[in-house]
Amino acid sequence: MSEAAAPASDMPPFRYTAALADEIERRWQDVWAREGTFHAPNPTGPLADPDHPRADAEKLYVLDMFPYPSGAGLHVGHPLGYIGTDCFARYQRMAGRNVLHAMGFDAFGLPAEQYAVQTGTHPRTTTEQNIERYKAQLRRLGLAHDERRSVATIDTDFYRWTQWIFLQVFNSWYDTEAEKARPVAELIAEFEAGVRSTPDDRPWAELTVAERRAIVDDHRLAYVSQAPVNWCPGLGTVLANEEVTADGRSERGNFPVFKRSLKQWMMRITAYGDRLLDDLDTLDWPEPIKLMQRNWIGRSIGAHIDFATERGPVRVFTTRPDTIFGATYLVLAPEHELVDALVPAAWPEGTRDAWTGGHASPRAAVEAYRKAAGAKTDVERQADTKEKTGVFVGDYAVHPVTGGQIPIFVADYVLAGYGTGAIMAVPAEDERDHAFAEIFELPIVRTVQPPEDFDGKAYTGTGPMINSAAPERGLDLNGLGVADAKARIIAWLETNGHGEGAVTFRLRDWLFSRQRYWGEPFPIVYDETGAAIALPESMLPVELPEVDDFSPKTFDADDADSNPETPLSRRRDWVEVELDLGDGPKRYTRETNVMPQWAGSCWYELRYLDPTNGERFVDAENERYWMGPRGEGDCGGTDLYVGGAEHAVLHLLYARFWHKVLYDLGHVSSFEPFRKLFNQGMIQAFAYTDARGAYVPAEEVTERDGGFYLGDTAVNREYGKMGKSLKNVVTPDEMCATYGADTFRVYEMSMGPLEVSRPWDTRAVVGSYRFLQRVWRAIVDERTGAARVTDAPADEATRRLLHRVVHGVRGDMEGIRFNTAIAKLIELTNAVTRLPETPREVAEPLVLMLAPFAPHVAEELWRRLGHDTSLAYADFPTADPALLVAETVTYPVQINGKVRGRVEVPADAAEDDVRAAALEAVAGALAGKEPRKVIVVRGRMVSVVA
RNA sequence: GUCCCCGUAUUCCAACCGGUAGAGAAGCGGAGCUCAAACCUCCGACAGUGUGGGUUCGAAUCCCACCGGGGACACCA
Repeated sequence: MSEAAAPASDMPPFRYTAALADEIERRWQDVWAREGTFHAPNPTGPLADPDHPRADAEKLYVLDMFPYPSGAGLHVGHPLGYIGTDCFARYQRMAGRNVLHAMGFDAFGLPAEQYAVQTGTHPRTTTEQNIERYKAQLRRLGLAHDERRSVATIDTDFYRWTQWIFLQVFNSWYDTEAEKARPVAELIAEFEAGVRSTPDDRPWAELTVAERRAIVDDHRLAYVSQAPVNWCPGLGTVLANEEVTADGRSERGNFPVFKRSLKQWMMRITAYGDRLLDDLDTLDWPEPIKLMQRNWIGRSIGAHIDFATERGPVRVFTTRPDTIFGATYLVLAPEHELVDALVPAAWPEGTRDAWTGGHASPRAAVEAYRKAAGAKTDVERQADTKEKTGVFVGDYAVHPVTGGQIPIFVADYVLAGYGTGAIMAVPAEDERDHAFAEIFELPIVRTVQPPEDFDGKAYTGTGPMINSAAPERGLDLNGLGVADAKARIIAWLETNGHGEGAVTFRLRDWLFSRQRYWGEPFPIVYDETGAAIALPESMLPVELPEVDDFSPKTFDADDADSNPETPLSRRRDWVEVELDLGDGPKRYTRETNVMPQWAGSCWYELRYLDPTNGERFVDAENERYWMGPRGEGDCGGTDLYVGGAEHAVLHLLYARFWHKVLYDLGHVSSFEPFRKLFNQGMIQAFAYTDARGAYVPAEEVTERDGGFYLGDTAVNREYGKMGKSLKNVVTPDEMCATYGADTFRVYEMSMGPLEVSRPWDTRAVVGSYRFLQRVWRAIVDERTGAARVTDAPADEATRRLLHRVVHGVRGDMEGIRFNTAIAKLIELTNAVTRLPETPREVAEPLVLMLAPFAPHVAEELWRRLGHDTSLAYADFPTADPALLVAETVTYPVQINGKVRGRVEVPADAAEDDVRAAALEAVAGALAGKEPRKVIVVRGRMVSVVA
């Protein structure tokens, strides 16, 4: 490939080589930067520009998931999405829209800190270096970003607003009546006025200051809680549920995670469970991502039902209250708080042997079971899902409907963390309960009539209720359908005080604090009573202080009993502070946890809109213009958001939550941040291992005789990611050096649909290079550098092809089908190449259509065609509809599904004429037989059934 | 185990509402250009759409089953 870059001595001076491409690209990048070509005007504020060509145009907000700037730099896979959004944004700008496209950096977080620890430098130093490197690499690709809007989450100007939003969350509560967040000041006012009663109904005025504060704190959307959390000693921090994998390890680093009861900051995302779920319907997102969010939120609609015991009621949650007559036993999670109270000294009369686990007393049995369950890892528990285990606690509960006694078990198939940690077991209508009942010989009573041909065990479908009447209690569900039965039983439970309808979520509150250094400090101090107090807005930002040792305290990865220690707590002079918060100078202690990496990415898309605003996180008018709803019921948000599918639940769920809080408080007009989401595919690569299994440099491997060799040694090929350790990294820098950025961009966009993962093939890049060379040569004289186009009109066939291509490319651009758009441009180029001279009427639209993909060479050609302004705002070509309809159409004629002839007729020929012409064309094949049926598909084909 | 997506030429991929399987790229073979080569230009070969059924005048496209690859969920009551 080096021959392409090295011009031979007889090379024409204006041939499109890598060297010329490099010169053109750098020159145009300088022009764009100098002239601010891609500055998008705001409606108001410092970035407003009424004279801008798109000042009054329809807006379009195109967004990429901003990168975390790693120390390794970019490989060719990283910019795929960025190039895709750039092509889309450039097209839309030429099509007349005011396009906002910017790029920032997600720069706080664990990896930056770990990298800094490895290299022994401050995280800010390494992170800022990495950002500069990323910026240089991205600039080299010619991405048309509005560079004025670039932000990094570590900028003090940025994170002061992250802290400000935290304060909004902290100072809010969720009003379940109004179904929205409201300021806590309004809550306090309602308590004071007596409109809202306190938990124990005492008047607000009679409560102590501490009592009042506790009540208010219990309502806040950000709150401190002492609760079981995911403690990861290997990382030295706690983690959110979303950051822990299904097998109980940290998503980052793959360290073991333990449940520890610790005091931590939480965010009440569960209050938004319904809206996060329901509003998915308003979003234009890939269905798999919506499904993953639905699964994660996991809303279950059912009922809470109380079963009386001598030690108090056991409250269960069920989605099938209609099947209550089939509830033949209860199951509590091993950790359930009532278990100890329920366990009697001895097995009651008539206890079956199978229920005791072979233990002499219920206490021994329960303790042994708990110990065994606790010793199991989550992986083992999952592997055991088919074999149900459990033990009888030695006591019975009263069935609220039948009044009968049913036994109570503990079993680990009931999870402490979901619902109430207790269930009523209905073996006839639940597969898990059925499996358990079989092992423990428990009664199975059908309450839903299965179809006659049903031969399974538990029947979970619908059907008429049976065996479900208690006339003496005024309850009869028999004959009802499942839905009606649910409604009636819930009404009965509520009337009789045995329970009520209930909704449960799998979603847990979001654990929001981390025991790390490299994150946003909380704008929170504690007073002498230990109460958390929000700092006033005027004290923002709370700057991250310097520390001698920014590395976190980590522990042996398996040391479950270790305790977190925050790096900031070592700076006593920072932690202990004297402030005047309204009642004179007092001593306070600062919060020493920092926010999780997700905080900055929860709202960065809003800051792009108004990055220089010092008064607000974003001006209301600017937000309404760029992200506001397009009509009644529209959710608003960015018009396109491109990124990988790996953020399906984490970032995308957290960002939606924050956005909704801001919406409720009136700070934004859109109730969703990302209207349309697009997941780009991954660029994958081959890697090669030798006989020992060690990776060998992929670029040195050759293919011959159907095998792969490094020199003379046969090596093994595998397919997967691109990575340093796999020795198969190809960088955009290499591609730019060998072919130029335009070739690289065209290649990435032409390899396949943007959403599809595909293998990288360096050898194939040359195809895109040849294409750009053909375009160049069709327009520029390689000897003189002058344009060699003719002003004579194009011939009819070329003109028709041009308009077909224009029409097709527009459709492809709107639909993000860049690979087929480029194929059409190549087709047009190849047609032009065959002509003795290139007509200007084809050359100009070709250059304009090429511009989104290969912007530098397109600008250069545009200039050489005699234009003295950038084509960034030139009108994208429009097809003449008259030239899209062909004058004649060739119909293939099928007889019994096989093509037997062709017939050419005028495009506007009547159906009967087409039929007659077709039959005539295949008269020989029909051999005089009368066709049974003739089908004419207008413009397509004729099918004859003989 | 359940659900979702994908299987088209040697490879990456097109084929829009079911209507002639090929838009584009790589690779391969040949010819032209050249002292020779590279570049370039032109020409060419290569699949009947994972397998088996079904619906239809007609199926890559719709339906069913199976095989292969990828992903999600995995006791959530």
